[in-house]
Amino acid sequence: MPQYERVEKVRLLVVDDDPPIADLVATVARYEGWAAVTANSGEEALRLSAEFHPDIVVLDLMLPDLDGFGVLDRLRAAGTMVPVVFLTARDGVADRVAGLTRGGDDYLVKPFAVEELMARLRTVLRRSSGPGFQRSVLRVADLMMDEDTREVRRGDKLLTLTPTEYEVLRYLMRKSPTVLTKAQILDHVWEYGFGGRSNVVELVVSRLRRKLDDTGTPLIHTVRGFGYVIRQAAE
Amino acid sequence: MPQYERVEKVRLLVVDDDPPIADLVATVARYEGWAAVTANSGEEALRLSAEFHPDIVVLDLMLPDLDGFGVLDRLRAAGTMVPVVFLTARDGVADRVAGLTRGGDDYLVKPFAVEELMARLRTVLRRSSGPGFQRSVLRVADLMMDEDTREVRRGDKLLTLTPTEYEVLRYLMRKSPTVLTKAQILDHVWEYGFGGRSNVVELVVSRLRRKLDDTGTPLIHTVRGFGYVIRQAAE
DNA sequence: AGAACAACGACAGCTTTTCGACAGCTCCCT
DNA sequence: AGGGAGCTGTCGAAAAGCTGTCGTTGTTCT
Repeated sequence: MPQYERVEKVRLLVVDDDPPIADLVATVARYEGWAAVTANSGEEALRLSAEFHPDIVVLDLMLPDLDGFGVLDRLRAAGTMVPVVFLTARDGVADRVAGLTRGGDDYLVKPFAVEELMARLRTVLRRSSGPGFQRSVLRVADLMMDEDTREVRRGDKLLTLTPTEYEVLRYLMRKSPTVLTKAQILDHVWEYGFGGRSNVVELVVSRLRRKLDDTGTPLIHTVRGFGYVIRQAAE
Repeated sequence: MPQYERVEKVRLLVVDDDPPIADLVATVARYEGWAAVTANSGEEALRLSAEFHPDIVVLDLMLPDLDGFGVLDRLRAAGTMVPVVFLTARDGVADRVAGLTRGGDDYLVKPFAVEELMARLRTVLRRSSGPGFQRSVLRVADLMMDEDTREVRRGDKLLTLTPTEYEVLRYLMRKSPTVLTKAQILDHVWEYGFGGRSNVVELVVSRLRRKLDDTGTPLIHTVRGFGYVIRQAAE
C-alpha cells in the first residue's frame, strides 16, 4: 500500500475579472497541490464549470457580464451543488452576500489575505464533503490549534490570540518545520497590497512568543538572516 | 491546465538589459546542465518566451522598453504560467515586488550571489512542479542538509550555521566530491562585485570545520594549492 | 632552510533582530 | 453619539550576532 497514493486533487475554479487576482489565487492553490483553472467572466465561468467540474468555486461578485449572483443561479439551475466562496468589495454588497451564503458557502471581503482564503476553502470543502467531517487540528510539540474552535493551547494552558497573531501562528504551524522568510509570512498573512514595509512580522512574532513561551521551551525560532520556524527545539 | 512533465533539461530564460549579468546567470545555469537563453529587452523576452517555452524566467525589473511588470502581464495574458524570479536594485522598487512571493514567484536584490539565485530557482521549480514536492536533502557521509528546514546535522548533532557558512557548505556539498577553488567559491557564494580580496573563504571554511568536525572525522579537505572539497575520506 | 600557502584568534564595524512606548483605528457597549 | 477596550502598525533604541581585516602561527613543498 503505497504511501503516496493520495486522493484526487481538489479541483478549484477561480472566477474574477481581474486576471492578477485570479492568477494569484490559482497559483497559491496549485502550490497546495490543487488543480486550479481561472475564468475572467461569467460566461467563461459557466463554460469552465461544465467542463472542469470543480469541487469548489471562488467567485467574484463583480463581473463584466453576468454578475456573481447570476452565475450562482445558473450553476444551481444546472443542478450543480458545488460550494462557492464569494469575493466582494469592502463596502459593496457584503450584506446581501451574507444572506445568500446558505449551506456550506462562504464569503470574503477584498482585499483578502491568501492564507485566509485558503483556510476558508479548506473549511468549506471539509464541511461539504459528506457527513462526519473531522476536526482540523494542527499540532507542533505540545502546541495545539483547533481550526474549528479557534482554540489554541500550549500544554493545558489556553492561549488568547488576536486575529493577526492567530493567522501568523497558523501559517507557521501549517508549514512547520519549514523555515519561512518574513516576506513569505507578510505576503501570505497580510492582505495583498498591504503597504507596511516595516517590522510588523517581527513584532507579531515577538508578541506571539511572549504568549507561547510563557509556559515551556521556546517553539518559534529565529533563523538569522532568513526567517522564522516553529518546531520542537532540536537536540 | 497542462502539467508540463519535465524529462528534458530545465529551460531558463534570463531577461536583463545588462548583458554581462544576463550572461553570467545563463552561463552558470548551463554549467548546471540547464538550457538557457538571454534577452536584453522586454520585447525580446516576449518573443523568446513564445519560441523557447522556458520552464522558469529570471526577470530584471528595470528594462529599457517594457518594464518587468509589463513583461509579466503580457506573459500571463498570453496564458503562460511560467514561474518568475525577479531581480531588483537594492532600494528601488523592492517594495512593489514584495507581494510576489505569495504566488510562488520570488525575487532577489541586486547584486546577488549566483548560488543563491540558483537555489531560489530550484526551489521555485520544485514548488511549481506539481504537488507532493519532495524535500531537498543533501548528504555527504554522515553530514546532512535539509534545504527546507535549513537543518544541518552531523550524525545526530544539530549544527547552527550562519548564513554565509550555510551557503558555503551548501555549495561544497552540492558539488561534492568535486574540488572547488577558492575563487569558485568566492564567485558563487559572494555577490558578484564583492571587493574582498582577502582570505574570507579560508576563514569561513575554518569556521565551518570547527563546527562540523567537532564530532567525527574531518570532512572538508584542503587540496593544497588548489582549493577545498567535502567528502568522506580524501586521497 | 626558505618560500609559499593555509589556519585561525582577535577585534571592530555593521547588520539584523527584539521589543518598549505610543498613537490611530475599529468595534462594541451603553 | 460618546467612551472605552483592545488591536495594529510606527518608531527608535538597545542588544545580539555576523563578517571581514589583520596579523601571527603552523604546515607543506622544493
